[in-house]
Amino acid sequence: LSTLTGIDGIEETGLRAQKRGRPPSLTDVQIVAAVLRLVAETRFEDVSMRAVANELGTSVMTLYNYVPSKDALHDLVANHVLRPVRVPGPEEGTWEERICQLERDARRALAAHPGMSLPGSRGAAPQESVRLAEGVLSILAGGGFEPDEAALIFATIYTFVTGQLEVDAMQAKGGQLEATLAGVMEPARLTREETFEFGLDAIIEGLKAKIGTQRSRRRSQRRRSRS
Amino acid sequence: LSTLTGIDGIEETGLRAQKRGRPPSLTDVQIVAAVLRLVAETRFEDVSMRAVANELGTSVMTLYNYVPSKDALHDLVANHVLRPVRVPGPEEGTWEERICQLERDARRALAAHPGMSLPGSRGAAPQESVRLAEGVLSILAGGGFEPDEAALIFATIYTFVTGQLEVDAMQAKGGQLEATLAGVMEPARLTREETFEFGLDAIIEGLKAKIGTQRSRRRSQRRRSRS
DNA sequence: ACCTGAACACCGTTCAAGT
DNA sequence: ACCTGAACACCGTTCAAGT
Repeated sequence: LSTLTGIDGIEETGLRAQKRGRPPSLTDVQIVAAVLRLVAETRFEDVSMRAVANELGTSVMTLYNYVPSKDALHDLVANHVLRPVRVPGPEEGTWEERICQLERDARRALAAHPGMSLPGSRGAAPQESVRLAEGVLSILAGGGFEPDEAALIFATIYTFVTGQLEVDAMQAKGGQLEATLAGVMEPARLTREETFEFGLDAIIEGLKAKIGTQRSRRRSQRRRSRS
Repeated sequence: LSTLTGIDGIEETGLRAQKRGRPPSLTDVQIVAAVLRLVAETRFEDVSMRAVANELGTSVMTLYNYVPSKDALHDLVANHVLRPVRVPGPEEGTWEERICQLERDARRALAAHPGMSLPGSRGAAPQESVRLAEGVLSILAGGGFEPDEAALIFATIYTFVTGQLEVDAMQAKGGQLEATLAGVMEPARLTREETFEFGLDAIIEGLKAKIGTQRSRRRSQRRRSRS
């Protein structure tokens, strides 16, 4: 599934399956690879369509034959980056373990390309991020949570991971705030990975505790209203 | 301090204190107000310098007499938005309460202008966000945490709030991901405020628990190494 | 069917001249 | 000291013509 290393590099998605006419000279994989190469050095927003075309050795307008807009180009790349992230199945542990693994994978995949903006931050939602979101919700449903409990848990975790990626990006860009804080936070010396693991763990711990007290409160309310 | 409503509207910061020569025709407050008016309808990135100048009734280049670049303009506005947020003092409750209040205020201030990008996401760190970050760290220091504990707590909370703002912005822009998820998360019907309060609470709960177990583990390690 | 140069309507920012 | 139009070097995207 979705190797970026295919040397022949022909027909990744197969979605553009036409028979007659001049064969395409570019592949989705090639385009994605070119963008990721450029995005390793600046943010996606600072990569121009002209630069991508140049990296591919074609003209800008050739690029527009494969992708209708820059937003669509972003989605193409974001989907490619997120595609390898799996949704762990029910046999792979408790809901906590499965969610942790999914989020860890997703973050690792995205953090490998800090120049890419967050999947949801542009208009369209890349289908892969929708797939993962639905994966988390289904894990929670399997964990025996009520829909509104699942929604709260999902939102909290989603928010945390989003923030983590935002901070990853800030740091990769050498933001001044990060520098200032790094000074203040001496001598903690925490890896981004460490704060992620710690934070995710703490959040899940806290969520379980809060849901528990919410439930017992509701139960006692029910008992009270019955008497 | 920093009222946006001053009618005479002269000399906000006083930093540009010159005596001779033509007096300035614009105020920082006026500029900030103009940007916030425009930013209510689109993202800051989509507001052009020309549009700001137009909103102010001057030419673009007049604007450049007050602000050296668009980034500087962003900082000017971000600082203005964050200035009213106070760092609660030691007499205003436990460290949890004080941090919750600060973060709640900060989020409310920023969420009122969802078009503004996050304070740290551009290059320079607005001084006001540095002030608040240092405020949180000092509250934690006062709460009796070791520097590395404080760093972990700070990073987790900072990350969560950043994510919350990012999600606020996505939703304000009517992102498709939000729409899709809204469908899946029916019928929870959660306000952004509700998920924020719930999440922040859960996180602080989880952080306290995790720090506690970390400490007792360290204590038992010390005991073991002594024997 | 795919490729492509030229052009359009924008950007942020610099220059050089006005008062 | 402050103001300003014109110009520069870019954008993303459209057009119209090539093969």
